Amino acid sequence: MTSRPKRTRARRGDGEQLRLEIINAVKDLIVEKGSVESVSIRAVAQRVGVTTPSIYLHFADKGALLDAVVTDVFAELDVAIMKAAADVADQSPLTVLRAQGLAYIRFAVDHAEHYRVAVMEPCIVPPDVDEVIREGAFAHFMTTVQACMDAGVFADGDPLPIALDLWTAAHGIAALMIAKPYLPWGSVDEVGDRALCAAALGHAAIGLIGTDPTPDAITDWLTAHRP
Amino acid sequence: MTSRPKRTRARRGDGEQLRLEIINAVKDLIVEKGSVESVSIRAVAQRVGVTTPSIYLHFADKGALLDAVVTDVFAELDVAIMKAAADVADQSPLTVLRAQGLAYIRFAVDHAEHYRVAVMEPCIVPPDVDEVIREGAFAHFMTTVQACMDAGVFADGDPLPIALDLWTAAHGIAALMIAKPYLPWGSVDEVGDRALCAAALGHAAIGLIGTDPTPDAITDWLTAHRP
DNA sequence: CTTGATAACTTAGCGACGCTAACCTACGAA
DNA sequence: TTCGTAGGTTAGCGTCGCTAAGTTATCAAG
Repeated sequence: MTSRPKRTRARRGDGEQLRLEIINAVKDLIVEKGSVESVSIRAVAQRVGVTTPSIYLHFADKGALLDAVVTDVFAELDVAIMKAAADVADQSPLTVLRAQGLAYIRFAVDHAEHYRVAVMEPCIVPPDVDEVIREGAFAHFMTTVQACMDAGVFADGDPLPIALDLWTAAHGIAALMIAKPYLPWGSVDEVGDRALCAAALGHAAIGLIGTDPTPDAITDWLTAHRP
Repeated sequence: MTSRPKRTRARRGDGEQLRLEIINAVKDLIVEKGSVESVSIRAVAQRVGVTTPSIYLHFADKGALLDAVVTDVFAELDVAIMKAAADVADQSPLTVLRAQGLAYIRFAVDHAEHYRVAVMEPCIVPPDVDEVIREGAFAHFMTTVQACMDAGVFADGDPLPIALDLWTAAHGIAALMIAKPYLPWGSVDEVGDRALCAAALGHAAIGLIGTDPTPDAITDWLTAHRP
């Protein structure tokens, strides 16, 4: 373990700078080591060219440091999703919804360990609920769901439950493809597209059935609509 | 930390007995401590009334021990799902499928930390793929999917992709409800039922549409079938 | 230009961790 | 009665998260 070139001590108000360097060092080390558990505070400190206790000047403990990483990863995810939405040629709501869902899954698979830390570990301190729903990736996703409702794809109503459900669909695919890669999934885009379509179409169809979708009601409806 | 009453040393062929005691001790400690990370080999040893190195007579390292716990949890999950399937009065395939899906989600939420260890952590050594598909909880679930196909609920074909998709749907709900409990999910049964119905109905509807479900095709189909 | 409060960082070290080498000891077949 | 060995134990290495207490560079004030 060779230590990095000595850092020059930060100026008086520039302590914050080290904070960002630390977060990035953690993200890099997570990728290099392949898992969060094998990233130690000591290794992070060495990577940024500082001694271990300096980390604790900027983060209360390892949990707080990882929480900061989670926030960073969510921001990155949000950027990826917004970019994907902006990049589709046809801006019809369902197309945008699909693009966002696929971008979500692709981000998760491409940044598997970062995604795991952000979404699969229980956060130490639960963030503000309203803030999650009002801002960030989930909020942007819910806007698209609302657009789908306005366009008549989904039955009118509260977009929140449907957005949550579609999120669980995307997360389910991403999480299992990451955790059980040896199963015969097929390509990310193929699996993602199929499952997301099924989820979206399913919710739309529930809207069409109208009543509470008991297995019987579903069977009846399917029989009625079979060609 | 008071130590347990001294174990009497096992008889000559009974080393296996300690193995089982260790696995159960780990499962208990996971529940008590609230997370896997905070369960130490030392604590496990003390719980079963043995010194630390004795653990390594039965498991190569901590990873192998946790792998054994995972296997145990999957077996427990399988039992829960099979029981749920047997307990439903109406044995129509879709009803059974729903019962199994809900039982899966309920098991996950009720045994959150065990479920996390089993499904969310990457296994050290990937299990035999064919065995997973042929035996255990997933295999039993796939049988129900096949029954749904035979009953005409899903379009005929390979049950594997649909079973995988439905699994991801169930896992998505369970995983996010566990990891982000502060979000406004509603009751487990309600959310699970809605999302599982949407996934199943969605796959059935994809079968009805026939062609590859592009957003356009879905929109057209929905327009055609709106009352 | 000196001073002195303090932000920024270090040295030294505690207790707990996973894990191992080396030793012990009771059982049970010969 | 002997003795190989399954089923343990004692002692300890290196690393971990984290902290108390000390050091040094910076910069506003006199």
